[in-house]
Amino acid sequence: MGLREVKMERTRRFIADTAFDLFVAQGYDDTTIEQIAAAAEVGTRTVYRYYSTKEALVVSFVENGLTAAMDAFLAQPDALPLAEALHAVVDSVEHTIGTNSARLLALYEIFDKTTGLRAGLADLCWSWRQRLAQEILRREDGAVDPLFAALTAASTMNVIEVIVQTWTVNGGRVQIADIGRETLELLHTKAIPVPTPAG
Amino acid sequence: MGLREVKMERTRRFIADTAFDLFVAQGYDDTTIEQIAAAAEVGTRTVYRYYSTKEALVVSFVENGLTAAMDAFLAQPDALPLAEALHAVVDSVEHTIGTNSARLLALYEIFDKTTGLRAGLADLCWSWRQRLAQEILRREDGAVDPLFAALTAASTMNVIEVIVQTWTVNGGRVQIADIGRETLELLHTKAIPVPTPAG
DNA sequence: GGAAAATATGGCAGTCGCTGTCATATGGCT
DNA sequence: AGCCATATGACAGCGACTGCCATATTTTCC
Repeated sequence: MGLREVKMERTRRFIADTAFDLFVAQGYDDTTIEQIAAAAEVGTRTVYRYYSTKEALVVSFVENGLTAAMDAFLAQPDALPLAEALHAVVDSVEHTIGTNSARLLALYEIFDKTTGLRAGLADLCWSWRQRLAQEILRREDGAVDPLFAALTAASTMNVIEVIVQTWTVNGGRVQIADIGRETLELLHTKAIPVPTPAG
Repeated sequence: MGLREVKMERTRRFIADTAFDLFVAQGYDDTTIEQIAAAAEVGTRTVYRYYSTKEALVVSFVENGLTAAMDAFLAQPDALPLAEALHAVVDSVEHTIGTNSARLLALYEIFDKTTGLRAGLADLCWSWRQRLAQEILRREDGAVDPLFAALTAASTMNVIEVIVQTWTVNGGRVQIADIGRETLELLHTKAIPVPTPAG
């Protein structure tokens, strides 16, 4: 990797971190791109070159966690049962939360205080659900119903979202592993009372 | 209801319908609020008074459908088992789709062609999931685990989203009732292979 | 039915997110 | 050192969105 790419990766991180600090200090809405650029000592145009959107500056942190989760999933051998491979996804999320607690709490405080950001987060989850569904289909080599793949991917993302949300709502004062275990047990022992077909 | 409210409701509808037509005709991004205001014969400021956001002009249509679904849920007697009450939600969505096919296909074409709109849609689903979870908790009078309520609400919204998405992807050429039945059967007969706790 | 209070409307100015363009600076290669 | 590729940053401009205020319309009260 050349010097050029190293520097770019560094400024990329620095811009996001600088923005993050400003968002924490004075709020998301009250922070302009110009301020971020000034604080990061780059031009405003450069900020946009790394992050196409102001929202992306915040969402990128969540995206990193989801990327790790997807990598964990892809790393599972295809021979492994699907359920166990998906378990690796939840494990990865738990691990991310466990090792970045303080940072993530600050991050979700930003999300919480800025209603406009929720859309970006929801959209991110949506696109990863799509990706996961596609990956499940590939993994099972088209031997499963696309509807099944979509539902499974959705369920998995739900577990992640519910875990993260419960953890953040409790201000990180509970063990993430406990929440994860309880959530998964709920999903297994008590059948979710989904509507029955042709009631 | 006074004359004033009637007129306001009429212009409210008219603005959204006018915007819808313009979006269909020339695309979402290439339509400015100014154009919408001109076509609807109101000031641009008035458009914003009815719809706080350009996105809201599109999302409002989906919101109407979800409102109907939620009303159907709330109309179910509290004594009814939760699963059956939730069935009413899915029924309502199927009914909405069945009776507004053409319009909805055009609507989802707009969503499909405009990547930026996805976030608003995802956010809408997210907020309704929250509402549904809260409503389930109230209905069961706090006798269920909040995690359970969250997961159940999420599952229900998933069913809705998967149904709608499958229907639209197929260009409405399939019976919505068939998709709904198949989806619900999948959820019941084949257990979704969610990761097992402490694998 | 008319005056007054209440409120919906629309225009104007201004901020900010975001984009296209282009000259300049910086790193990579011979 | 010198050439090429590309990263940078400035500038201009568009459009979404907001606060403000004068005007018009509806309701209410007499």
